[in-house]
Amino acid sequence: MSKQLSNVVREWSEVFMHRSMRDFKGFMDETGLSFSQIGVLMRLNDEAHEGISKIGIHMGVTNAAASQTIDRLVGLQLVERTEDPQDRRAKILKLTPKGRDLIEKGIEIRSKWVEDVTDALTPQQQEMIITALTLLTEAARTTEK
Amino acid sequence: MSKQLSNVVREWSEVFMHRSMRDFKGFMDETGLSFSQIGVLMRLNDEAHEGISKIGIHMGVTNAAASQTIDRLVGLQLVERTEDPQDRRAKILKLTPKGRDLIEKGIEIRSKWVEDVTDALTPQQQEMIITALTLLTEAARTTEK
DNA sequence: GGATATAGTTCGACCCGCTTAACTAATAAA
DNA sequence: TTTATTAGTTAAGCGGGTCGAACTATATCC
Repeated sequence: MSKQLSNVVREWSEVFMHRSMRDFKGFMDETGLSFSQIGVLMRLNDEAHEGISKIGIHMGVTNAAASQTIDRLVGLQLVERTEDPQDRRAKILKLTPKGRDLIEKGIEIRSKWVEDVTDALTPQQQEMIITALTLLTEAARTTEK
Repeated sequence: MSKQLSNVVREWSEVFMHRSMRDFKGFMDETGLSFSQIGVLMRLNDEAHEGISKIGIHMGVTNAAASQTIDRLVGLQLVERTEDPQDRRAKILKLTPKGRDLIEKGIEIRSKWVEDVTDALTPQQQEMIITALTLLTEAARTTEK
């Protein structure tokens, strides 16, 4: 990796992290949700129909903790918890429409910011960003475990 | 903004947010620090010598909350809290070397990931990423209010 | 059928972060 | 100099997040 790329990435990461933290904090304050709660919602947005214990393992907490967090989210009507007819010990978890809207709005906030940033650029520059971000996205997906 | 750019940005944001959340959670677990604590440390990393109340205002909490959070960070030897000789009511806050190392390591983790991603690209592609990220970083900085 | 394993819940305990309110100490204003 | 303001700390109380342990209910294995 070139020295230059390294520096560019570092600077960009700092700016981006800054902004991400601020947005995320704002999202927590707006919704009144905790870091854990948002984490669970995001997980359910990606991996629907996952059981309580699986969620806990993924979040690195006990199933007791996961159960309680989900119980609060059910109370907030953000998550739907039903019995699995295949295995009646297990629960099927799903975001409610309300929960899905909320998480998608969170994603939206992030997109919005970069859109604002790119709006200030010329068409040629935008073309380059499109190509670069496409490259990065694809490379990132293949790098994912 | 072109339709295409909008989609590219959205997809990229999702992938990036995913990864950011995971890394951030990992950082919290590793260090044993909370969201608030890391927030304060990051703030101090940017704005040294800021007083307790200012920190609180920036974080959106009361000065009591800020005082308590900082007290814990002082206990962890991540923050140095000294009396301001100019105004002996006020405190001067500074990251300790230990605190600075920790936050910089956090930034490093983020950079590292993108470096891993870009390592997989050809030199020409890397050139393009450099240009694109430089554009984005500069545009982002001017957008920051 | 009886023993064992699994999915999830509940309870008690503890820490963290937040608030409000009361407080100390120092500065600024009258 | 007396009063008001400002910076920060402390204490009590609440809810969230977590754990370990005990528990219920279902499924699986022999």
